[in-house]
Amino acid sequence: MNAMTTRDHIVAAADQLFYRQGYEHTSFADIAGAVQISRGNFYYHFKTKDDILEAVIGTRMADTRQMLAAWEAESENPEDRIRSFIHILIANRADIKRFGCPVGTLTSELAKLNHASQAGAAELFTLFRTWLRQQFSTLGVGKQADEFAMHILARSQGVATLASAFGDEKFIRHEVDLMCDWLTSVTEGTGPIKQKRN
Amino acid sequence: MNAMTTRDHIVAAADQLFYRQGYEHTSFADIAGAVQISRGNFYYHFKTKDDILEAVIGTRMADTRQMLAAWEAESENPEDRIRSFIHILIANRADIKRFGCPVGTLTSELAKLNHASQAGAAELFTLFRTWLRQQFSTLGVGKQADEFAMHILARSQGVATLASAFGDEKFIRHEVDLMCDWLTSVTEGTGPIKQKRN
DNA sequence: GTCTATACTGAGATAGAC
DNA sequence: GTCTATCTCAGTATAGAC
Repeated sequence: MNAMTTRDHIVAAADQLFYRQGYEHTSFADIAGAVQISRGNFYYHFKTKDDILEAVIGTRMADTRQMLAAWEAESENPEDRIRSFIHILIANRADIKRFGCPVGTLTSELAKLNHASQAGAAELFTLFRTWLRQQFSTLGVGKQADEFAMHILARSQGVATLASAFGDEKFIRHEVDLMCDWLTSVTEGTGPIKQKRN
Repeated sequence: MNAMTTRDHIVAAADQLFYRQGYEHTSFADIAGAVQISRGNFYYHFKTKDDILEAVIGTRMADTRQMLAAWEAESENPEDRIRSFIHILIANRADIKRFGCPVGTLTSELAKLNHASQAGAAELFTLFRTWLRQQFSTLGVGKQADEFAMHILARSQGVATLASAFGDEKFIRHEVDLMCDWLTSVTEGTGPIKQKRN
């Protein structure tokens, strides 16, 4: 089970540190310290810091896909699946309060660095966007599926940014409620098998 | 009119560069290059890089106050004033697409650096929050004024983040419309002097 | 107030022993 | 695969001439 290679450990540590300290602000010494290996050993596994970032984005992509698949497995109802998405804000509220959203903050940072992996980080957003769009499509909202997906992504991002700026977890809960209300309102009377109430 | 001191030029250049490249990624050489002065001269005006950041936040505070005052002067109607706020997303769409929101991205970066000026940057948000709350209060939404202020701040932030991630200006326009619709819906039948329609 | 020259530090990266 | 030692370079910061 725990067959994690040194390389895996490096990526996992870098993932955490990039999230908490930012990519640029994280040095090899930081990562090496977290993994308890020497800086020299480092370069056996990765040639450059950019390579580590690429690997981190790769694992985040894989993790995200897995999470989305889990939400699909948990519920047949797209509305509930979307609610699962909204509720990660609550589940991760402590981290979000301190460090913001892992996807949004990384994307912003790489944009300013004009970094080569910019597009890779944006792919993480695309993963969510496509999945959300698919759920909305199944609900039968037609052409609006992508708009709705973007809308809910944007609101999640905003909540994360402000919760972090003001250190306010209660705000997260309130906005999550509003987002769920919104979801209910736009899916009212739609959907493939909506036969509740009567 | 153009009585800008060297110090002012430094702050203005730093402001731009911090926004476009990020605080940490901007070096003294970058700023000195933009202002066309030597790096040595630099330290006559500012002892440390942190000092420059403080000055930048200071001018941003002043600029923001001025902008808010201008919006108040432009319209007596709080709803129109709030619309002015929402529309900065459109006015600044080109920059937002490339670099995100100046306030949100700075706050995020400083949070990761655990920087001393974190609170100062958050004050920029507070400026908007307080002003928006005041407008909503005048509209007569009662206790919800602060919730509404935070809601619209959050949505603006989310729009900026996603517009930047996907390089999508059209998305900004669409979400601005939605925010204006939302504003209309929550202020319907409220307000001190609402006697239109009849 | 502005410049040049320079000290000091930390970070990314390499070489080579084990 | 992992280590130590070392190189190089960029970045912050200082000293002192003009």
